[in-house]
Amino acid sequence: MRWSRSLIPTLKETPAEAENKSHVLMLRAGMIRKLGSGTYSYLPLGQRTLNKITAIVREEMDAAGALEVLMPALWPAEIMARSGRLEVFGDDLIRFTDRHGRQGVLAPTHEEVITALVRDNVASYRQLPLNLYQIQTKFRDEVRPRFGVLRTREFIMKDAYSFHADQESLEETYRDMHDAYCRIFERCGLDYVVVEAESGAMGGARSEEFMVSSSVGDDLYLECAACGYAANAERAEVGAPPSAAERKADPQLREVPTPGASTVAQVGGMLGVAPEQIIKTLIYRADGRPVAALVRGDHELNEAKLARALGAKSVEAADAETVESATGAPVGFAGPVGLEGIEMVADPAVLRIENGVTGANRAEAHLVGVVPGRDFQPGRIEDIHTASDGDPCPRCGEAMKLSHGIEVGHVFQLGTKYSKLLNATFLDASGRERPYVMGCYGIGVNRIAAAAVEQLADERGIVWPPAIAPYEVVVVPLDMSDEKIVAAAEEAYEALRQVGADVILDDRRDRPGVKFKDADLIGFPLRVVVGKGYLKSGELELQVRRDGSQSDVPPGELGGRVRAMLEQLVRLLDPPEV
RNA sequence: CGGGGCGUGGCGCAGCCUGGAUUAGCGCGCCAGCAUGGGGGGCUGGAGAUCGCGGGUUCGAAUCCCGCCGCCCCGACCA
Repeated sequence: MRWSRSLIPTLKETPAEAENKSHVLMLRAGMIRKLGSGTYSYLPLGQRTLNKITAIVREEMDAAGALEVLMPALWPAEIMARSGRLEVFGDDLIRFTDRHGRQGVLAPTHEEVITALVRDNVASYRQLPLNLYQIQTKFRDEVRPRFGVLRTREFIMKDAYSFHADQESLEETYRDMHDAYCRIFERCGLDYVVVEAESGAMGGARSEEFMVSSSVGDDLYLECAACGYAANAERAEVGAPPSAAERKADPQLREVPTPGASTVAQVGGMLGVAPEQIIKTLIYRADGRPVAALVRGDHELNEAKLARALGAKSVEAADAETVESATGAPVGFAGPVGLEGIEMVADPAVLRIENGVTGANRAEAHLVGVVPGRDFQPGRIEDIHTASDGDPCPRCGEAMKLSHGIEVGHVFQLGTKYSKLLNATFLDASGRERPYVMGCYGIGVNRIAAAAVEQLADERGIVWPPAIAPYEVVVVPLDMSDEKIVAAAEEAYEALRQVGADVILDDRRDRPGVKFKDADLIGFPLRVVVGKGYLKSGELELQVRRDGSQSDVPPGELGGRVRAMLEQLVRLLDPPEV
C-alpha cells in the first residue's frame, strides 16, 4: 500500500473526549472515529488490525475443531422472553418496534438462538460433541460506554457454544477452548492472566476469564506471585490469616454512646479507631431465614461466598424490620455480643481482631474492647469477604496482589441451563431423551486491539505486536525530490512484498519529521529508512519501533532480514510461560 | 439513575460573566506557490462557520432566559 493512496488522518492534538491511552492513540493514529456514544467507525488502519485479530481467532477456532456459523443480530423479542432473559438483561438490551408493531431486540449474546438451532437440527448423540462459533457484532446498551473502544454499545465478539452428551465431553472441549484462547492471546502479543471467575449459583459450573492487566480495566482480580493462583476478586478465596500471636492486651468490654454513627466510617471517626478494628455485623436473609454475617470493617461481604458457606440458594440483605427484630436495634448498631437466636457466620479475619469495636444491639451505642472468642462465639467461621489486596492466598498463604484487568476472553461451562430452559434434547445411546450439556466461550475482538495498545504503547505512540499491526513494516523515503532515494525506496517496497511482508510505503511529499512522528504514533513494528545514509553507503536503515534499535542492511538482504526480525519480535512479545 | 462539565470551520481552543466595532479571533490541519529535505521547521497567498436545535427577551443575541438534543468525566448499576 502507498500511504498517499490510503486514508490515514493522523492528529497532532488529542481530541477533548479521549482520556485513556488506547482511546487517545487510536484516534490520533487515524484508526477509529466516534459516531455516537459507544459507537465507532474503523478506518482502514483500524479495520486491518481487526481483520488480523479475527484471522487469528478463526485459525485457532478451526484448528480446535469449532465450526463457523453466522446468526442474526436482529431478533424477535419473544425469543428472549421465552428464556426469561428479557428481564435478566433489562435495559442493557437494545429494543425496537418494527413497522408492524412487533417488538424486536438487537442480540447481546446468542445462547437462545444457538440452542434452538441445535435443538431443531441435531437429534442424536452420534452428532456430538458439536462446537459452533461466529464472529459478529453484539449490541448492549451499556449504562456508561467509556474508554474508547474498550467498552462500547456495539462490539465485535467471537462467541462459541459447544454441545455435549455428558460432562466429561464438555470438560474436554472446555480444555481445548482454554488452550486455543491461550494461543490466540499469545499470538496477539498480549500479556495476560487466566483467572478463576464467579460461576454463579449453579453448582459445578466452571468459568475462567482472560485478563490483561491495565489501570483502565473494569475488572478486579487477585494474583499470587508465589504459586500462581489467580481469580476474579468476586470469586477469589482467601486463605487463613496468619495465626494470631499471643494476645497482648485483655481490654475491658464496655459500652460507649455513638449518637448518629451507624457506618464504619462514622463509628471509626467518632471513636478514633481504624476500620480494621471494627467488627461489621450484617444481617442477611438466606433462603428466608435471618443470619448474622461478621466481617472486618475494611472488608466487604461477598454474597456469593456467604450463600455457598450457608448452602443457600439465595441471600439478600435483610430489610430494616428484620434487622430490628433480630438485634433489637435499628440498622447500624448490630453486634455479635449477646446476639441470640440467630445463626452467626464470621470471617476468619474477624477472629484476629484483638481489641474490637462493634454495635451494642442498642440504638446510638457501640461496644469497645471487644475480644472475639471471649465476648462472643460465632457458630461458624467461613471465608465470606471479598478478597482485597494483601489477603493471603488460599493455596500457599502468601499475600496476593490486587490488579485491574481488561477482560478479553471468557470460557464457561454452562451445563444444562439453556438446554433445559429451551427444551433442547438429544437421544443417547440407550434411546433416552437428555438435555445437552453446554459450554460457551467469548472473545472481545475490539478489546484485544485496545488492550494491546494500553499494554504496549509508549510516550511516542502505539507499539503494535507484529501479528496485529495494521502493517508490519513502513518504508520511509526521506527526500521525495531525490530520484535515487525514491527509486531505492520503491525497490525496498517491492522486495518486501516479494517476501510476503505486510508493507506500506510512505510516499508523501512531507518532511522527514512528519513521517517519523506518524510512523511512531501508528506503531509499525519495523521501519526501513532511505535517506542520506543510503546515498553514502548504499545501505538501508532498519529500525525497530519497540526498542528504537537500528541496523544497516544491504538492499539485497532486506527481505530476509525483515522476515527474521518479525519472527524475533513475536518471540520477544511472548508472555513468560505460566 | 445521581453529581459535575461541555457543545463556536476537520481538530484543539478564545470570545459568553459585563448583549453592539471582530468583518466571530488564534493555533493545528487543508489548498496554491516558493524555498527546504534526518524528528510535526520557514515564507507568501487562499478556502473553510446557518456559533448543537427550537422558542423567547431586545432596536440588536455566539453572548441573557426557557425547552430539547448530543457528548464527556466521577459515581451507582451491569458482565
